[in-house]
Amino acid sequence: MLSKASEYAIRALVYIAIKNRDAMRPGYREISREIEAPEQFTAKILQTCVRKKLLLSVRGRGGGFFFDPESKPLSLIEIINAIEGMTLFTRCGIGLSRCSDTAPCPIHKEYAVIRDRYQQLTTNTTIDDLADKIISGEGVLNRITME
Amino acid sequence: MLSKASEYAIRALVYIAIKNRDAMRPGYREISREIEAPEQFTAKILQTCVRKKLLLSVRGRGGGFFFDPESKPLSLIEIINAIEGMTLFTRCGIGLSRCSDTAPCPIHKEYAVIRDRYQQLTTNTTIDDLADKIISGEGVLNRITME
DNA sequence: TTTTTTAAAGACTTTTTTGTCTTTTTATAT
DNA sequence: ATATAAAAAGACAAAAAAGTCTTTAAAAAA
Repeated sequence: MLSKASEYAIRALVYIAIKNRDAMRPGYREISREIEAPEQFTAKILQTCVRKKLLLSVRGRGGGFFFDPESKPLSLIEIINAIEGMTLFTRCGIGLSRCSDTAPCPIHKEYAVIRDRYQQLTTNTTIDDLADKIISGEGVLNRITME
Repeated sequence: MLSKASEYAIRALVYIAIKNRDAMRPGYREISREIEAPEQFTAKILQTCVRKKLLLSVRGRGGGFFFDPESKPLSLIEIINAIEGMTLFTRCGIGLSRCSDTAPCPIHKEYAVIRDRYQQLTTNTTIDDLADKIISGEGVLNRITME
């Protein structure tokens, strides 16, 4: 399960991507309101994303958050990695420190299949993919339906 | 990802199941040592399992933890549920409070597949299954190889 | 140049999870 | 009966995660 910080990050970045398509750069107040996340905590998380170069920001009047249109599509796993690291995808299913293919815990194989599929999903899914779904109406992001 | 408490619980109960097969009732000192978990924290977790009827215990000399041989096989999900609840299996992949099949978040379907598979795995896997694997040498539980 | 609006930064607080310590209760052995 | 060995119970502490508050920096508009 993702940390709340990762969840907020993904929702925030999807919101930003959607707004960017209309040439708008939302600020953290608007973002947090629309994705229903705590305002200052959202600001913190976005700061982290900017520091880790997932996102750009400008300060001052008319400022806000936006993606570099040149940069390659951003996958969910990059966001997760920036916010909480990769332990989710490497940790043993029952917490053994020395669990591995050669010395597997008793659910190693079965758990690894699921964990790897989750890793594939987050690797292959991009923020733009999610933004597309919101815009086409295939998915929702709480208050925004984006009509 | 499971909480540490759930991980310790599963490892502890597997250890107990293995020892029970040799008619032994380990205490929390032995258990925590063998599964490499904090002693008092392990005791707390085992207390919870006993309170929730997943496990039996006797106090005093020669006491320790053991399973009712009459009771039906204990699945991992029952342990997880007792220790941390079911949110892992119900929560939206990106934390939307109102995510559902009718109002899905943009990764709802794909995430649900993985989450449901994990639920199936923990539902269909029992403590005895894991104990079998340890005993047959197919899996390890840290320090115990159980020769 | 001053005001306004915005993000950045950092200290701080709260809550949850993880973990420890001490005392009490219960069972057994001597 | 008394000592001993175990779990139960509950208060406490530490660490991590989540969240808030205040000040600073930067950009644009007035």
